[in-house]
Amino acid sequence: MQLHFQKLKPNRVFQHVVDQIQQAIINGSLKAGDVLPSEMKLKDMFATSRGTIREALRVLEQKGLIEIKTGVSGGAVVQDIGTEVIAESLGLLIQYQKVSYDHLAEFRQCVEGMITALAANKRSPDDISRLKVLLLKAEKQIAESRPDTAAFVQTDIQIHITIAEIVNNPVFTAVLQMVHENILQSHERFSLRSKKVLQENLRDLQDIIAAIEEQDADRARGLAENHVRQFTKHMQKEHQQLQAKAIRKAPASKRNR
Amino acid sequence: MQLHFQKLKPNRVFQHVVDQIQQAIINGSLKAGDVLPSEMKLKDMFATSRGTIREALRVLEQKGLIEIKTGVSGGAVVQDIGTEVIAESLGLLIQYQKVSYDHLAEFRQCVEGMITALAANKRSPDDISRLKVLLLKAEKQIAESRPDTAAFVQTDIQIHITIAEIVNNPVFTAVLQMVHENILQSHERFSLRSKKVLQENLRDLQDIIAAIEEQDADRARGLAENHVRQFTKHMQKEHQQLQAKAIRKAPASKRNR
DNA sequence: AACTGTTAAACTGTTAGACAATTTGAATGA
DNA sequence: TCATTCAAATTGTCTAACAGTTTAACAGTT
Repeated sequence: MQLHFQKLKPNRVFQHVVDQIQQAIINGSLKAGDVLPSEMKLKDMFATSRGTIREALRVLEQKGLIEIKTGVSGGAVVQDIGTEVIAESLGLLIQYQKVSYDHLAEFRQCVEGMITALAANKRSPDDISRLKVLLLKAEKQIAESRPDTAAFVQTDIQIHITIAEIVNNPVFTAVLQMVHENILQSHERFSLRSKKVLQENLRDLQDIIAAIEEQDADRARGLAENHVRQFTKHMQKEHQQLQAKAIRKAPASKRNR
Repeated sequence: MQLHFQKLKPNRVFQHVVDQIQQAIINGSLKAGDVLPSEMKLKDMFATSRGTIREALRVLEQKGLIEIKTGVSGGAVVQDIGTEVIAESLGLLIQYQKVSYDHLAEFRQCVEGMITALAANKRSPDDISRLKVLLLKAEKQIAESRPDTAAFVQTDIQIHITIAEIVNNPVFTAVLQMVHENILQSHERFSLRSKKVLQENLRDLQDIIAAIEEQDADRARGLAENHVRQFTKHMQKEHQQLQAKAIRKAPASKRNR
């Protein structure tokens, strides 16, 4: 039997405070939007010092459970928990260079494929019409003589998220959101794509949505994976071009700072 | 135009401290195992107060970047960053009941299928022999008249992780680890499975590894998905049985607390 | 009536200094 | 050599103060 207990760091009073407030949030005594008592009152309620309370609040803030506002009628506001903390942790892993951009791109390709295939199985007529509205929007954005690339990319992402929502499983949406946050964060500066690329992109999306409508899961998966693969390839090309340009401009520059 | 600025929470000195130390960890100035100066020295180095330093250390601790030890020659030790924080955040999401066990099980099924298919494409002969060693171990554990269920489950998980490692992409291993941590955490109490179930389980694993060896990605995916589906089903059954027993024992008990 | 400046109050953010608790390593003694 | 004791370094906690921020109420102006 390999039972492992919680390694106990005893005595840490602030941890008790964290646990109790967290428990209150989890079991619903504290809902999103509620504000905790002021540090002074908490200090009295927990019979401890203000410093200890503040350390506890720092932890809860870092966990994404509360947000702290200053000024009168300020204080710790309970947050609706989201994926931001997870995304940040993943971002840390990436920056720590345990994860490369290629790793993330490969993962994204698989996840998008998976989600699209599942969506094809689960989609309702309602979902399809929602997707088609977005598709129309994208077509309009691209039709202009000087298309608004940023807006199109935004719609593109929206379509992906909507597909994920069809699956109706928050784990998938959270993972996808987290991947998008981390991929786009490192690459939104390179989004100056040619009109031809945008059109290819749009055609991909049209095909994917058609496959979902026909509930052809395998084709949907293949199309989605290919779509992401193309996107990744373009990103890498632009990335290399930018790097090449930078090197030409400053051939002997130091890389650090 | 939809420009959104960085919402500025100014002045927070401890945030500066967090950022600088975190940066030092990310860029390699501080490596895992290094110990930071004592709070007193940090206080002087950053020209601030001890309380502020402590709030910064709490945040870094919560991020999983440092661990704090008491006593002489104690202090903040830089940690090798891992998936624990991500797993904890996901666990919070689950407890917050935005994610049910079924959601997690569905996600696991897809991820394991995906990983197994990828592994079938990438596997080297070396990987296969490593898997076969584990398979032998599992066979031995199950062959005994009174098999050690817990040890077998452990080997089972080890096989899944090894398959994930074949893919050679830390994002996949992190996600899988996180899923395992959260699924098993809520279900390790129910792992009293019959010998017949264990044997089915083993056969599944044998088939999966065979499919990987033959680089038959599609078959590998299907087998893996089915394997997880069976596991989930057994878990749910035991879960229900336990619940039924509990209800028979205390038919009119209140559910809350 | 609507807008603008001023001010007091209630907070969070930061600082300084003290003492308690814990751990390590060295000195001490058998 | 081994066990015991003790001192020092370091984190954990507490108290008391002041600085900075934000809200709301009030007064003054147009």
